[in-house]
Amino acid sequence: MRPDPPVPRHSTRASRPHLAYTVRPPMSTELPAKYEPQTLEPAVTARWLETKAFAASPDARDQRYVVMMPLPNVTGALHMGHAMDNVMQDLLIRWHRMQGDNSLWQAGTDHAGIATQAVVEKRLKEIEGKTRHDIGREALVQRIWEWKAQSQTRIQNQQQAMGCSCDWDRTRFTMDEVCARAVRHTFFAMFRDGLIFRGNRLVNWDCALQTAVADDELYKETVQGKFYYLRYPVKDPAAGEPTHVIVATTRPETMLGDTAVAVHSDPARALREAILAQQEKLAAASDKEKEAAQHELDRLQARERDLLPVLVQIAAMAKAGRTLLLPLINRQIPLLLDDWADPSLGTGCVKITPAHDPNDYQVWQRHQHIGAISVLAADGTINQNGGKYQGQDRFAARKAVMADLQALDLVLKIEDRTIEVDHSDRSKTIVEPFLSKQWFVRMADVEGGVVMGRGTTKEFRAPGLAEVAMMATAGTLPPLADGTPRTRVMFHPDQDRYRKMYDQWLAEKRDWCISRQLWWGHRIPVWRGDMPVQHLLMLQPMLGAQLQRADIAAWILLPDGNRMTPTEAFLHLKGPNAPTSVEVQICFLDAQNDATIGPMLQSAGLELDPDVLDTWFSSALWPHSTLGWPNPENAVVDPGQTPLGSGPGRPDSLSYYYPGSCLVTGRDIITLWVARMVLTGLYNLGDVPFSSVFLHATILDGKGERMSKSKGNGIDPLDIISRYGADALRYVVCELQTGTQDIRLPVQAISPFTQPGEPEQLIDLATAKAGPYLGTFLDPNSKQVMDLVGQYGKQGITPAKATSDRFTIGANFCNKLFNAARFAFLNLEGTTFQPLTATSLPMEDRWILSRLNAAIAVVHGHLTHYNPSAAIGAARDFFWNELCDWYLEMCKPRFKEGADAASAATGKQVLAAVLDQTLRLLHPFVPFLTETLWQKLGELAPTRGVNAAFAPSAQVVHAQWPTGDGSWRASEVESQVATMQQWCVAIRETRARYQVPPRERLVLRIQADGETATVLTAVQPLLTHMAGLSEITIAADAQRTADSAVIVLGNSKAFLLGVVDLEKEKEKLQKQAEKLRGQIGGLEKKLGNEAFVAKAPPQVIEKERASLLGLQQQLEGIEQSLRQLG
RNA sequence: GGGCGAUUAGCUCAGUUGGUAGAGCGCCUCCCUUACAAGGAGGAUGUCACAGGUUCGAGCCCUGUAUCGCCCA
Repeated sequence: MRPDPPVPRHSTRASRPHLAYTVRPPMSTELPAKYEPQTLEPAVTARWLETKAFAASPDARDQRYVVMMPLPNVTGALHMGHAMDNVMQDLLIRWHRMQGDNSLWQAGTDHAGIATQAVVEKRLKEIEGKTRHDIGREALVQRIWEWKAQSQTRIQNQQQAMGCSCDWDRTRFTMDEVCARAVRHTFFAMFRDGLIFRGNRLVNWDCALQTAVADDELYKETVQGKFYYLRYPVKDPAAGEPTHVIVATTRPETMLGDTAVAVHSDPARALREAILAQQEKLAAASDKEKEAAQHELDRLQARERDLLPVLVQIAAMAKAGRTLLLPLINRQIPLLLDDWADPSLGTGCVKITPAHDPNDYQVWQRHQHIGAISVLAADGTINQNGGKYQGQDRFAARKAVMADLQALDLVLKIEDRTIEVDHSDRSKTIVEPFLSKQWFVRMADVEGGVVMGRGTTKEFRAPGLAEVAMMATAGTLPPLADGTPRTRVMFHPDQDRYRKMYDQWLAEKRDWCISRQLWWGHRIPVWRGDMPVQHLLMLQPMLGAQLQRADIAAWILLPDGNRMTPTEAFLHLKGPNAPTSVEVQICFLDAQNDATIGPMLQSAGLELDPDVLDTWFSSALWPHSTLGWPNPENAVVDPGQTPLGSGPGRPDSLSYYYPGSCLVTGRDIITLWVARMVLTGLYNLGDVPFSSVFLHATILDGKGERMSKSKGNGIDPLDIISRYGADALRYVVCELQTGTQDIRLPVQAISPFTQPGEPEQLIDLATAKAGPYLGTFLDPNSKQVMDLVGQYGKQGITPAKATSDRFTIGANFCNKLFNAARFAFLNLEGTTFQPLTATSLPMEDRWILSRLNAAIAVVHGHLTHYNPSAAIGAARDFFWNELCDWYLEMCKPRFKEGADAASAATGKQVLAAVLDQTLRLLHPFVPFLTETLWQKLGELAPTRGVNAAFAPSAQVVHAQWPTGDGSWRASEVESQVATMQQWCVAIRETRARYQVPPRERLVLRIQADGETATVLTAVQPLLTHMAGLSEITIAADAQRTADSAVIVLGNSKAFLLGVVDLEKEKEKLQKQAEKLRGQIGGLEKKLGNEAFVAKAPPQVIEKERASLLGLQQQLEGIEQSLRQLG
C-alpha cells in the first residue's frame, strides 16, 4: 500500500461549499473525489476482459498490425525489463488498434527448459529431499507441468495488471499441441534436408545439472586459482637435449587427457616479431604507459635470451617426430608443431587436451592424428580414461594428480593467479568444456543451397541459414515470383548500429547446438542406434518401402563420419570395403508413429534419443507456430480459444497475420532470438516473421548496473503498481525510453525499521552500504541490515521491498489528468453538439484547437519514429502546459454563474471535444485512467466534435486515433495568445516580486501603438483575467505613475500601478539591462567580425542583425525607465 | 585482445542539417486560489569529461586522452 498523502494544512477546506459549482445537479455516476488507481484499474481490466476488447479476428481489413510477444519464461515473476518490454508493445498495439488496423498481440509463455527444470528440481530437493532420478522422468515432467500451470496464470495476471492488451484467447505455450506440431515439422524438415546433424563437439558442460549449456547461459567469475608448471619427460632424449618439456596449466587434472604437447614452428621468428611490435608500441607510448611497455619489452628480450634456445631445440625435436611420455598415465604423446603455442607466453609449450579445452580442440582439428581423450564423466568425476583417478571428483582428482606428480618430482613450480572461470547461470557451478555428441543445426552455407519455404508460393533457394538471415536485413532477398520485392527487416531506432550487431554474430555462421540433456522440453524425435550392417541389409526388404515415404526421414552414418540416405547406403554397404556396423537415424514427421512404429525400431536395437531440444528452437518458430503453422485449419487449440482456421468470410490466422509487423525486445536478444526467428520464418514459410524490430533500452539501477534478483537491486513491477498504479508505471517507462541510451532507474529500499505511525523511509541503494551477504544492505539510520532478496530469513535478517520514487512523476501526471477531467465534468452537464465553424469561435477556443492540432501531429510523429519519450513529453506538454495552465483557466469565466449562455454552450462543446481528443491521444500511454474518464465523458457529452461529430466509441480502447483537423489551425491566434502569455508572465513576475496577493486586482497601463496596440486590444479580456487585473489601458502616451512598476517587453512598455519599491524596481531593471548588454556585446562582436560577415550565409547575418536591433530597442526602453526612476 | 556505445544543471535525461544550451525531479520565494498542495505563481542553477584540430562560428564534425558501460573472443 502506498502511504497516505500528507495531511493538508487547510483542514477546514472540505467543509467549505464550492460557490459556483454546488448549484449544479449531481453527476449521474460520481467519480471518486480522489485519484485512486488501486480501485480504478481493476475495474477497467475487468471490463476489457468481459468485452473481449483485445480480441483479434481476421477480417476484410487490409491494414493489420501484429506483435509477437517475446515470451517470458514460465519460471519467474516479471521484472522491470518485462515491464519495459510489455509497455512498449502495448503502446504500439494500442496506437495501431486505434488507427483502425486489425491488431493482434500474441501472448504466451516459454517452457524455458533448463531454467524451469532447475527450479522444480530445487523445490523437489528442498521440500521432499528427492532428486529427479528418485522420481523418474515421467513424474518429474508431470510436476513441471503443474508448476507451469500456476506460473503461467501468475504471469498473465501480472500482464493484465500492467494493461497489456493481448488477445488472451490466443495464448500459446511453446509445448502446447499447436507449437509442438510446428517444432516437429521443422525438425523433420531440417533433418530431412540434412541441416540437422549429430556431431562430436566441445560444449559447455554443467556437471551439476548434467547438461550442455549455451554460451548465453554462462557468466564469468574471477576466482583465485593457481598456475601449475609441469615437467613431461622426453622419450629417449639424446645427449644435449632437454630431458623434460615444461608446460603450464590452471587445470592439472586435464593432463590425464593430453594427447600432445605443442610448440611454435619457428619460435625465433615469432619472438622477434613480438619484440619488434613491442618496440614500436614503446616508441608510441605516452609517458604514463612507458614504464609498462618497457617492462614488457624487457620480459620479451629476457625470454629471447634465456628461453629461446630451448624452444628452438624442442621445435627441432618436434619436427623429427619425437615424443614425450605422459606422466601418471604413461602414454606416449607426440611433440607437435603448432603456432597456437606462443613463445612469448607461459613456458612456450602447450599441453594439448582436445576433449577439455576449446583452443586445444582447434589444434586437434588441424592435427587429427593426435586424437582426443575425454577423461570426464557427465557428473564431473574422472572417467575410465583417467586410470586410477577414475571416480574421483575433478577437484579431488586435481589434488591427487598434483600430489602424485610432486612425488615424481615433475612439478616445477606453482604460481598464484586470478582466473576468469565460466559458471553455469542455472546451477552456479563451474562449467567444463566437454566433448560429447550433440545435435546441431547447420548455419553455414550448404553446397547446392537450401530451399526456403518449400512448397509455398514464396519458395526460393538460399546459400544457407545464416546467410539468408543476413540477406533479410540487408534487403538482398530475391523478389517474389510476381516480382514484388520481399520485405526487408529493419531495426529501430538505430538501423546501422543494430544491424551491425546482428551481422557480426551471424557472419560467424557457427553451428547451433540444439540438444540439451534434460527431461523438460521437446524430445528430439530421432530413433537412432548402431546396427550391424548384416542386420540392416536383412531389414532392407521390409524397411525399403517405408523409407520411401515422404513422412519418414532417415540417415545412415558410416564409421568414417560420412552420411548417406538409406537408398545410397544399401548400395554402398554391399561393396567390398563396407563397414560392419553403422549408425541409423530415423525421424517421423508424425509424432504418432513414435508409438506405432517405434516398438519395431526398438526391437531392431534403435532408441528414441533421450535429449530434448534447446528452448530457443521452439521460440524461434513462435511467430508462425502460434498461428497454426503448418496447417491452421486443423490446429488443435485449447477449449474456449480462438480457432486458427478459416470460417465463413474469415481467412485463417496464419495467412492473415503472417508475416507480422514488429518485434519489440532488448538488445541482448538480437542474436539469440531475432536472427533465429528470421531464419526459421524464411525456412518454413519463405518469408520474414516481421518487418521491424524495435529495440528498447535496458533498465539499470542507480549505479548503472543491470538489475538482478540476486543483487537485490531489482524492482517488482507489481510493487510499483500497488504503490503508484499501472498508469504511473507505464507513464514513467514510456518517458524513460528515449532512444538507444540505457536507462538508470535509482532504486530505494522501503525501510522495514520504521515504527507504525512514523513516516516511511526510503533508502537509496546506490549509496547504502552493502550488508554481509549479496543482496543485503545497511539502513543508514538504524544501522540494521535489510534483506532485499528475501533469502536470509534464517539468518534473522529483516526483509525489505525495493521501489523507486521516480514513479511519483507518473502518479502526479495521472492525478493531474484525473483532476482536470473532473473539473471539466463539473461543467459539462448537458453538453450538446452542433457544427461550429472554427473561425467563429472565441480566441481561447481557436487557440486550444490549434495547439491540439499541433500536438496530435507531434505525438504521432514521435511514435512513428519509435520515440515514446518524446511522444509522451509532447502529449504532456500540451495537456499540462497548454490545456490545464491556460485553456482551463481562460474558460473559467464562461462557466461562471450568470455568464453568457451562448458562450458557455460553445465553451462546453469545445472543452468536451478537446478532452475527447486528449483522452484518445493519451490512451496508449495511460490506458486505465483514460478509459475511466472516457466513460464519464460519454455520459455527459454523448456526441462530441467541433465542425463535425467525432466517430463515437463505447470504449476509448477502440476509439479512432486523433488525426487533427487542418481547419483548426490558427497561427495568427497562436501568436496573439503567445503575446498575451508573455505579458501575463511578466505581470505575474512583478506580482511575485512585490508579493501582491493573488486576489488583489491591479491596473495596467500599456504604452503601445500601431500593430502592437491592436494585438493587445484583442487579447485584453484574456490578459485581464489571466493576470489578475482590474483594468487595462492601451495608449501611445500612457504615463507612469509614481507608484508603478515598469515592464519592458520587446519595444513596448507597461506600468503596473499600485506597486511601490523604487529600489527593487531599479534593481530589476538594472539586472535586465545588464543581461541585455551582455547579449548585445556578443552580437556586436560577432557582426563586427569581418570573417563572419564575409563567410556566413546572408540569412544568418540578417537574423543576427535583426535580433541585435531588437535587443538595443529593449535596452533603450529600460535605460529610459531607469532615468525616470531617478 | 577486437568491436560498439556513453560522458550536458544536484539527480535522470533531451538537444534535428554546426548559428551562444532545454525538460522533469530536486532546490529557493510566495500562495488554502472558484479541478488538482500528488497543486498554483515566480526564481536560481552549466568550463556541454579533458586536450588539440577543422570552421566566420563546435555540445554537435575530426584526432587523441581519461573514465564508465555493453557485446564478442
